[in-house]
Amino acid sequence: MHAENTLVPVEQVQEQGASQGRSPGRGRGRPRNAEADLAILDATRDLLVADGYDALTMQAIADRAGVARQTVYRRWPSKSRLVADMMLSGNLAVGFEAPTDVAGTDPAIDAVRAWLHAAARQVTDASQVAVIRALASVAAENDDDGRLYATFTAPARAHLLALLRAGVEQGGIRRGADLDAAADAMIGAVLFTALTRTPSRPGSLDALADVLVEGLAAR
Amino acid sequence: MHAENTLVPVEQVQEQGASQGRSPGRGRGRPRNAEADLAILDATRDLLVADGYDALTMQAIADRAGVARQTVYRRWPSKSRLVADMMLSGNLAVGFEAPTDVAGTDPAIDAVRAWLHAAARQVTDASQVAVIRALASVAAENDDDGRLYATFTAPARAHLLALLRAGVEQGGIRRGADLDAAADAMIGAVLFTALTRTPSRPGSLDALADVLVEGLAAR
Amino acid sequence: MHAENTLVPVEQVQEQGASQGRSPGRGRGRPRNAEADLAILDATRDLLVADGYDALTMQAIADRAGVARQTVYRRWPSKSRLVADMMLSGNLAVGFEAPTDVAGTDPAIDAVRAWLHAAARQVTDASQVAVIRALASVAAENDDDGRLYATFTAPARAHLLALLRAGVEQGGIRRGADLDAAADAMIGAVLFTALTRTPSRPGSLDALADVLVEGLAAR
Amino acid sequence: MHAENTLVPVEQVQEQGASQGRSPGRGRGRPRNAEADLAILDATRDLLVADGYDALTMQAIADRAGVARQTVYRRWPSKSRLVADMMLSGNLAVGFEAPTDVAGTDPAIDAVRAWLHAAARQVTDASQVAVIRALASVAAENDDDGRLYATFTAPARAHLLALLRAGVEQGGIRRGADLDAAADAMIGAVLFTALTRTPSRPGSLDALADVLVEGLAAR
DNA sequence: TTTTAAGCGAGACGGTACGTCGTGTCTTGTT
DNA sequence: AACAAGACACGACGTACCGTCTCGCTTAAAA
Repeated sequence: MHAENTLVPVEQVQEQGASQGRSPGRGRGRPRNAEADLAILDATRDLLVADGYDALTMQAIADRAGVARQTVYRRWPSKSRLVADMMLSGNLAVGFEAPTDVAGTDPAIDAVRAWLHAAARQVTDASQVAVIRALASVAAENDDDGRLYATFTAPARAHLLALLRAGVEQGGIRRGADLDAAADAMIGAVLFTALTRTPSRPGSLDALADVLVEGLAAR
Repeated sequence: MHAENTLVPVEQVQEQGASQGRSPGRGRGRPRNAEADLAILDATRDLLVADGYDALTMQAIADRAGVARQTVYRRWPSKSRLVADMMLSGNLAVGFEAPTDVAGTDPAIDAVRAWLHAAARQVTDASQVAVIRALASVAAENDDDGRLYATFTAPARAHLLALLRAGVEQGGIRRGADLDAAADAMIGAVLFTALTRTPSRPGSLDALADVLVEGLAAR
Repeated sequence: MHAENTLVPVEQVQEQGASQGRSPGRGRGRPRNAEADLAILDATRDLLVADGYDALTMQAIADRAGVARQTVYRRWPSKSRLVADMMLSGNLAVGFEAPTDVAGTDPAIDAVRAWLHAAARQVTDASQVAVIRALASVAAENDDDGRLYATFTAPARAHLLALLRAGVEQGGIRRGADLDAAADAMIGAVLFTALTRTPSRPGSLDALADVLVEGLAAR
Repeated sequence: MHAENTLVPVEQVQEQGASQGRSPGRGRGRPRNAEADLAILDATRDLLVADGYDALTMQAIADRAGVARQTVYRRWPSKSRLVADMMLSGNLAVGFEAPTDVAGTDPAIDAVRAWLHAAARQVTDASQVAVIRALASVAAENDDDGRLYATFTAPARAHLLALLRAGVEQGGIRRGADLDAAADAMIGAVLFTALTRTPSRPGSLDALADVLVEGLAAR
């Protein structure tokens, strides 16, 4: 009904965000302003989307979040770590909504094609482009062996794999195909397209979808 | 015998590198030190590979090139433009060597598979990874609508397309397939793999190759 | 027996130390930890003497006093006020011990000379120097029109004036002399000597004493 | 005729001001903007005099000097060092102008009395007070064993000693007197008066002058 | 041969963000 | 209420890098 339309539930990632060095005696001292965490992440997202990664300033983030600069540094040790966490905080990661009501000969194949369509559309949106580019910068800065990319794309990957597995169940996709590989290829192609922003001949991703789908199809 | 193995001749790309605002008329004053151009590009590459993009400093580049900082700025207007040019200077661009002697049922299909193999190997090399990550950062800064990516991947794209077209000629690949889409997908997937550096389950790209090849195959 | 040797009783000055905004009515809640007052003043003195005024931190003071920072602020409204109070707390104020058994031709003159001797000795002590320098800093911050200086030097001034008046009584010092001026001059010279810490050619203050004494002497 | 009226020539101090780490190959690189040195020192003085030492900001200094903040830091390593140098740069040190045409019974004695008059007047001037208080703060921060005080007061000391020596020559001051001690006492008393800003009972320094002069007088 | 125009090394300069630190206030839970 | 603990707003500090500028010196072609 709506959650249905969201290919991927956006929550659930978290676990490390904004909680450095506060393990022991819980309840000692004034508790952190919980709203500040969110306000900062929101401000970071908004400014990032609006102006891009390197026009992003800790001061500007703090200002927009209505918070002192030090309050940001209390939670995140650096700008790139903040942006990284923001990306993993679920309030942004690549989800790609897609309508499920695509009618075609094979429902699984159609679902994949629909996902690619949606992704292609969404990924060329200016704000998403800014975020994906920032992802590239941030990942390069805190070189974490790709964990950031992996986590960032996890929702999309999970969703896509579910789609493909369903296709295998339903017989539309041949059983031996390496679904992980296909999912990675699609995500890679899509995100890379976003990075390059080659106006991406509208339809280019469709062609990719066709090729992949053809390759996955049973028979 | 070696040049044979290089899928793409690495020279010839450039033409704009290091020649800003200099009337071709071979003016009167002291001529530029031609070695400096190369020394700077080399220094840039070395430092980039060693320390990553943002631990990269104009001063450090100049020092390592044995040159004054201004000498760098005389040739390139900014750091990101220098790095961009370095990447396109043939010095480095993605070529992807591949052995040509892959025997299989279909020579064209085999060639594509071989290319992916080679690319996968080459792209996980530490220095290549550093460069590709820097590419992402630089492209994000330069906001050039993907021209940098396009140029950077041009050699690989050209080579791959040649392979695919040959496949069509020979009948191994079905005529209607969108070869550009397939090439972009492969390059995107390969480079994105490098970005994420998930050691990319050895064989993951093989699986991608299989899927694509299957989708491209005649019948 | 010791108190005899102290030219000035060091207590009694204060009266305002560590009692801000506390209704004398001995309110309802938990009573203040009386030891904390002293511990804080001691910590302040120790750290000041050890590291100087601006390497002095409220946090460090609190830590050394084994107390929370807020406990300090509950008693003193600011760092400079705390330091000011510490200086006036008897804990430290300039007293200048001097032996009373200086035998000379004129007992009053001798007493003054003895006081200057003692002051010179005491004032070059490292810890006293640190305090006097801090005094200068604090007074500069508090902009209290010299009340701090006045209070800080009050014991010494009182003692010195007593000495001089006795001299006038006994005839050793001429009646018309401006004793206040002389006392201020001596104190100023002595403290300024401490500030400059030019090891103050031992004997320099003796010479000052001689000049002053000569100027004050009857005939 | 004017220089005559200035008790102390204000120049000549210098030698270390604003020339850190620039020893070797003179003439290499762009020379420093010589005006900037002065502009910075002037701005420092003006702001210090206007607002006091701790309302003094490197940014404000730079702004007023029409210079980037880094340009200040290129010349002085810290605020206190800058202020210290400013004080020694001759454009501020205590000089104390005094009219020479004081008629009295003894010219030397009169000159000393005139100096004290002038000093007392000058030292209670708001701007001088600010400077002297800053001196106290700065000297406390870069604890240099009083060199700063010594240098700062050097002009006054030199002048005063000259006066006193002339008095000895002319017979107004007795030959055996310790002139250094007397000079230090006068300077100490005067500056300490400034520090305390006890409105310094007008006439208090006159009384000091009388006492000292009496003590120095021949016979 | 003398200009003259540019390259070059060196380093100052304006600007701007960074991350750190200290102050004084506020807010928890505990005594 | 006091207290320990620690978050918070504010604002200065000193550092680093960018891209531009200005010196003195060198190098070659043009006059």
